[in-house]
Amino acid sequence: MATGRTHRPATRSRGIPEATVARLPLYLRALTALSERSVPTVSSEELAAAAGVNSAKLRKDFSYLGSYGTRGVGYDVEYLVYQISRELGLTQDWPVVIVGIGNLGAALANYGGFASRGFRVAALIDADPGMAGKPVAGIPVQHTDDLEKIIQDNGVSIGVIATPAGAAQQVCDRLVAAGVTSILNFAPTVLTVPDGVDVRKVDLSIELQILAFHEQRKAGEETAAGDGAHPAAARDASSADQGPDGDVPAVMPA
Amino acid sequence: MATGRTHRPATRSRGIPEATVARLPLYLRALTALSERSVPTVSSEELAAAAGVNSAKLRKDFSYLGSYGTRGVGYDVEYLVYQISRELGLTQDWPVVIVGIGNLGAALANYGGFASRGFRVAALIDADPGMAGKPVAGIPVQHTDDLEKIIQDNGVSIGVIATPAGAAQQVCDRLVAAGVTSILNFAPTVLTVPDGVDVRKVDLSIELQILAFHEQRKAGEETAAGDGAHPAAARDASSADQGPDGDVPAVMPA
DNA sequence: ATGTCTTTGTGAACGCGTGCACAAAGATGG
DNA sequence: CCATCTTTGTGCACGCGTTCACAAAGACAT
Repeated sequence: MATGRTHRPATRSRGIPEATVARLPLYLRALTALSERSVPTVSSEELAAAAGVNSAKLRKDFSYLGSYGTRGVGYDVEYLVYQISRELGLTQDWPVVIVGIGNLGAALANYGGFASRGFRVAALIDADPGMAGKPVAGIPVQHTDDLEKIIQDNGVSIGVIATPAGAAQQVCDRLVAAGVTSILNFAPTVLTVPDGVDVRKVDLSIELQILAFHEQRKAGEETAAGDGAHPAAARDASSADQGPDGDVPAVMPA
Repeated sequence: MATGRTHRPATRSRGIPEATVARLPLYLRALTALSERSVPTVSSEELAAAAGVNSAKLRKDFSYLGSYGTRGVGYDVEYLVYQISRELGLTQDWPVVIVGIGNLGAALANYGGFASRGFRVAALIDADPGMAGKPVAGIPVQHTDDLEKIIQDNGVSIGVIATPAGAAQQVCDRLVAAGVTSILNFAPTVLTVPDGVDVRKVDLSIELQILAFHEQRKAGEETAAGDGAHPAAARDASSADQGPDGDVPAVMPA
């Protein structure tokens, strides 16, 4: 593997930090917006502001991908879009199945964010026989009985679970047995999966509870006045200015 | 320019680590399930298994709340449910507004997880005049014009944004100006908010992209070892995969 | 070519989160 | 009451992620 003086440092060896991977989609989105505005290059400072992160962090993140910047100039937008897309595996098409076509599942099926980047809704699956054949977002819903066949026929490796909590683990087991190795779980349950299967969870209730914690803490800190009502935040919120989005100062949310 | 960041130790008073706060809802859910089964006590080992975390981590998490366990026995389920609920601020009722009643907003309005734990959907708000008055999940949709009045009349401090990306920042600004200090953002945009306002984001597209990254990595590792261990991974669509190191024939900055 | 200026890439320090391992504490049985 | 057993609570070490600060690298002007 001795390539002599390679242009590329060995940082590429193995393993981009997980925290970096989680931010790459954020950078990609900001870069795509710049690309659509035909911006040729961008500095780490500008891009970091657009993505809402620290510029040093952004540079370090990119350093794991390779040296794709030009000192004194910045990053080539188009080139970086391609590199990040490739790193994330978005240059190929990922067929996805959504299981559980209730309110949430239907909303996900209609969500435009899927098709926009490499993801394609291959099938919608629901346990209700009455749903079978009924089109949602232009795709006919299929019955759970055919889950394994659908997975295999379409080569699906990513599954989205939007079922009630009680059915989630069972659906998960069937998905995994059929060959799915990545699961995005919207059901409020802890899924147990074998090694080699990735699970990410999106839990609305948990997010709200975390917000409530901070909200309570904020309310508790202002105990100077024994208010009986809710403090309607009469703080110095001078942020109502909504100019045309030029260069906004980056405020880093905690 | 001196940085305006005065090193304020306000949040460091008696802070529970953020990572712990994020897990408390998980524990609470597991404990609630035990409570419904009338289980009187639970050990850290059992509860950790139910929540899908390490038992040492769970004990350390609880140690930030206080010594609520009994050595040799475990934790009293009911008592712990109450303590965590109180810590998270769930013993009070949090009115929540949902802005943007499209597919996702409607799904959120119908989501049972809100009402189940201290959260109450106080209002649904949409910019479409045609939606006004139309009931969704039993709640009539109100127009954006009345946003400020709705917030203040109901003492809302938590807002959920489910609008298209283009409208999110504007809605966010109005929410914050009206007194909202916690925002759950479903729009694929980076929100800029003043200090003191918490923002949590839920981004389906980002989650999928993170899964795709790991999926690609898993697929790439298979080529090294000729295993074929994956049952239904006969799919080999990515025949044109350049090596992870390949210089691609793309635009290269001069 | 040379100097200056801008911006990247990264070494190093620091803080946070995690998990081990064990002493302390209390229950339980004799 | 004492011994033993179970389980908590936590000190400690380690690794990851973040941030600072700066040298290196290249663009650009002269």
